[in-house]
Amino acid sequence: MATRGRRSPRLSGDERQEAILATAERLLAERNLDEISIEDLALGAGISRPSFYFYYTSKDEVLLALLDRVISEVQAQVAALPRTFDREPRAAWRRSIGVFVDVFAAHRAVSAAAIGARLRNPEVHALWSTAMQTWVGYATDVIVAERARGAASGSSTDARDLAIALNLMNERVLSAAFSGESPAIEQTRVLDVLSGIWIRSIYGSDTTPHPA
Amino acid sequence: MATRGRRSPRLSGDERQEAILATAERLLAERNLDEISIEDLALGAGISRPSFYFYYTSKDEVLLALLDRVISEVQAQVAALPRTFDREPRAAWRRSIGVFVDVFAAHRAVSAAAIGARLRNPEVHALWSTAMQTWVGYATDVIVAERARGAASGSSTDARDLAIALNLMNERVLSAAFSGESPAIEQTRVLDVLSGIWIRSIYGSDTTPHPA
DNA sequence: GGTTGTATCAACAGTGCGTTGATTAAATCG
DNA sequence: CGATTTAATCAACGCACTGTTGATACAACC
Repeated sequence: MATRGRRSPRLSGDERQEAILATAERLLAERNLDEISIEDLALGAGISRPSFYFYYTSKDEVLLALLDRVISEVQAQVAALPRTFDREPRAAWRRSIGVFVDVFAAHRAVSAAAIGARLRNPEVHALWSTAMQTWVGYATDVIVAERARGAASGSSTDARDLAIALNLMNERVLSAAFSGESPAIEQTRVLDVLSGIWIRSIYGSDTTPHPA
Repeated sequence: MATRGRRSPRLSGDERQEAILATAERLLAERNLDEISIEDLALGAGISRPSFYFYYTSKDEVLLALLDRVISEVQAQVAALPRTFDREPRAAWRRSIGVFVDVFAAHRAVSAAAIGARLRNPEVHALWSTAMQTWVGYATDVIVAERARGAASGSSTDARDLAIALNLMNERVLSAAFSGESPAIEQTRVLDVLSGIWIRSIYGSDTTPHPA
């Protein structure tokens, strides 16, 4: 082991990187990204400001790394979901939406900061866009399949347009719920409200569609 | 008239204020608010940077004034709408949503900047929140009335929660459509897609509900 | 025990912000 | 019409944060 010395002389590079990320997520829980200086991040990680630049070139790059983790976690959990849309569509949609609710709730500070930085920073925008496109593609495929089997008949809206609108709704509604703005939906009801709108928008009615 | 002189010596205070606002909206069409310095605004209005502070105390206050105008325009147009939800609900909802589409399209730069500044600036946040609450309240009242007359029966979601989610969806979907991000809904289809989701979410089906 | 690459920071330079205090010019009044 | 007030302007200053440079320390490897 490299850092064995009796008074742990200097942290390794990876540990420093990690310390910077941890500091950033901790501070983001208290204040906005632009109220956090690079010096804050450096001191929190136990280094001086210039040393920060050895690991990251900007605050936004730190945010990008944090956002990347959050997105990966969503992807992993979505991939692990059972796909039972043809047997129990209501529950299947609800489970999928639940993943977003849970992960964004667990990392609300990072999510909020990323959404705020998206307009300003092209990299954050690109990362978020790519993830959204994946999720929209996933939802589109399911909607198309549900229409093909005759379960979802109520809507004439283009499947992809519908998927885009619903995903953007989720993003905004969750962001509002977790950052405590008003108007916003109470956190305990968010999953029910969103699921209900998805179901009615896709199937055209509130009643659970029967297996074909 | 005060400024009659043959070579229009100095603009009046109101004209300067107006010039600053016009400069801000013009520059916002090209770049983000944080890429616009106070000096840019001052020079654009024909004054020096310190003189800017005579009229506004910050960039954000300029944005606040611009946003206030946009919101007022929406309010005025919404107030002027015919309220025919009981006779032709589909068309009535569509007209209401159309107001937002039109006004936000006309002032997309200001809207985008305001949405970006909302997280960071409490005044922008408060102004936007208040407006959203008004619109949510309006939609909630109509949903409650439609349920009372038996037209909207498909949903068990709390009327206000439903109104909040749908309004937040509109905000996000319009923002995405007009700022050219991806995924986004093509501008020419946005009104149709949003109206469709509102109708199906509120009435539980895609078919036009008949007058009671 | 010298060489190499990693990690660190003091000090500098640049940019934009917000303020102060003096100055000019128009409006008002005696 | 000269004196006085009020509106408007800006040069100059101090501050906070950003990003860079060049010198330095330290671990590891041969």
